Amino acid sequence: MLCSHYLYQLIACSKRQTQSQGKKIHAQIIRFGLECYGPLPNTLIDMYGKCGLLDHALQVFDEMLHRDYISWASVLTAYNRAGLSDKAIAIIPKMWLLDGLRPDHFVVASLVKACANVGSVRLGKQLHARFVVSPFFDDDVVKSSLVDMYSKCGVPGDARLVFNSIGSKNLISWTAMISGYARSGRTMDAIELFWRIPEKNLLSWSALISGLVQSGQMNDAFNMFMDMRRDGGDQVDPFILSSIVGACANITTLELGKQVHSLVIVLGFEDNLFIANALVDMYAKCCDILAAKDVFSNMSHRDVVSWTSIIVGTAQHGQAEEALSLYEEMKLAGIKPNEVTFLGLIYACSHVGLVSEGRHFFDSMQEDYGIRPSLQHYTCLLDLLSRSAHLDEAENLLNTMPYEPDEAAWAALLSACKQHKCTRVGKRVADHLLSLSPKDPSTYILLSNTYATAAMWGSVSRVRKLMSVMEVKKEPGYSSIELGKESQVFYSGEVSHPMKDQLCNLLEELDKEMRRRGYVPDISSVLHELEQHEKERLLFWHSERLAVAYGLLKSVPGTVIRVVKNLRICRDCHVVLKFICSIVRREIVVRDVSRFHHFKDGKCSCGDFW
DNA sequence: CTAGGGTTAG
Repeated sequence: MLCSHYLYQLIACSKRQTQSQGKKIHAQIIRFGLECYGPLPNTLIDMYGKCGLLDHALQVFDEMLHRDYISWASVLTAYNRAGLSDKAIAIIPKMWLLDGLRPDHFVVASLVKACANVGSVRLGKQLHARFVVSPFFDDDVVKSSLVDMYSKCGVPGDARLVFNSIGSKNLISWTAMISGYARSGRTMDAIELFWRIPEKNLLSWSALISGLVQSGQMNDAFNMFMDMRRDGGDQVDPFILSSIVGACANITTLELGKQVHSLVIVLGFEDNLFIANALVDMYAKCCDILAAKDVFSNMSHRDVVSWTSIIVGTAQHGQAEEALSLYEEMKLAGIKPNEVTFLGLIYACSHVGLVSEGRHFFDSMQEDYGIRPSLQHYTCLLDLLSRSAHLDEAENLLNTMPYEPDEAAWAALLSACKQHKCTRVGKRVADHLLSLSPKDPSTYILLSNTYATAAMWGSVSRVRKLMSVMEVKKEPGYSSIELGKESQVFYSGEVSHPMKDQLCNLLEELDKEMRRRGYVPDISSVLHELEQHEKERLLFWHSERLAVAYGLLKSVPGTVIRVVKNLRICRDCHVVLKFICSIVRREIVVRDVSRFHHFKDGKCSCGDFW
């Protein structure tokens, strides 16, 4: 029969996701007048949804005369697949109003998934409550979707209760539960449950490993990855590999990253889009922007994530003009930018003072692409204005933007006021910031320095008092450096290192040469009440200097020295490293919490503002 | 003909 012939054809299209073939079959169905016949319209919705053509799916859905449960379930799935789960939730009242239907278990499962996607545990709980009193209260598929929803919303305890109530657990329910434990940091629970799975597949491994990466348990993630390589034969899949590459990016271990990259090549996954994107990001984060560009230029297909990764990476390494020209190339390649791309672009502009270009991107994103700016976009624009000394405008933006500015936003503006010696705006901003009872120690340093510069000693002592009341403690600073396979961590003021004397001698020598060249220590970032020479001594032992000194002593001459620091680099160390790089004629790259600093020939890529 | 688990950029 003709009808079942088309049915099979459509199902085949869904499976292979061949949209052009699907459209052809749709046309034929219309030609034979079968578009309203039996299961064909529902199957069309399903096919279009699975092929990523949401608009087509909706058109069929809207034009249907008799929609049933299956029509609704199919269209919800289409919304979920398109990443528009909020729309899926929004149309549910119409199911009753238009067609007189109450959600069945298929629809509820899709809706719970929608809640998981948008992170709405409130609505998820409501659905759960309705589910337990519904006629299908024991349905295992709905239960699995609830386990996943609670897991994704960060409440693995609730997920476990539902999980326990599942009569016959299958791989899907196990995996959802394990993923929930892993991504909320309950590593032991995740691993323990994982070993109890009767028969694992790659998806179970993947859920565990990527969950561990997401919650920052990199060591456990790597260990499980090794276990998998031993245990599961030679099975590896791209999902797991991209997670592992992401883990290397997160902990900034270039050597490990390179090893994983070799593994990717050996296993033949170089050309996988997700993995290549992760590699670009990994190399950029691990301070090797050249390697990042190399991977990027060798990619055969690039999507918006690939372009955004290289644009953001290039911008963070201080190569703003190149980031902007990459954007032009991206548009020529026909790739549409998204909200992350614009974040990278405005960031790039702010680091070279391209004020009008930055504003242009901020406008273009709304006018040309219909993207509503987030708080991050405003913060980025604010940073651009502040850095470029448009302080009144920055203050105005802070007061009028549609989001509540946080401590970091006010601190950024204040820091700019200090940089541009604008005490007029600075005093106002400082007073406001002080009234917020800041939590970040560096905010107090900034406030104290601002008031001290303006000789407002009363305010200086208010800052000190507030600081002790709030019990603000500075996080200990540390820097790490990798040399070959070995990695060393130095803490600020560390005196127990076996090479302490050699490091000290080298730093003393460099200090003498720097002072000959005009170095004056900038002690403004030392918070303790100490004598001048004691303050200088504290700076002398900052962790980034120890790491760089160690690098100078142990690395292969002429190579780039790469250091990663957990806090922002201090102003004095920034000056010092500019001196050191020109004295020893070495390139030094420091990654701090906010960006990269490439020190070369006495200059830094950040242009002295960060 | 419809439902549930894993990947990349900030």
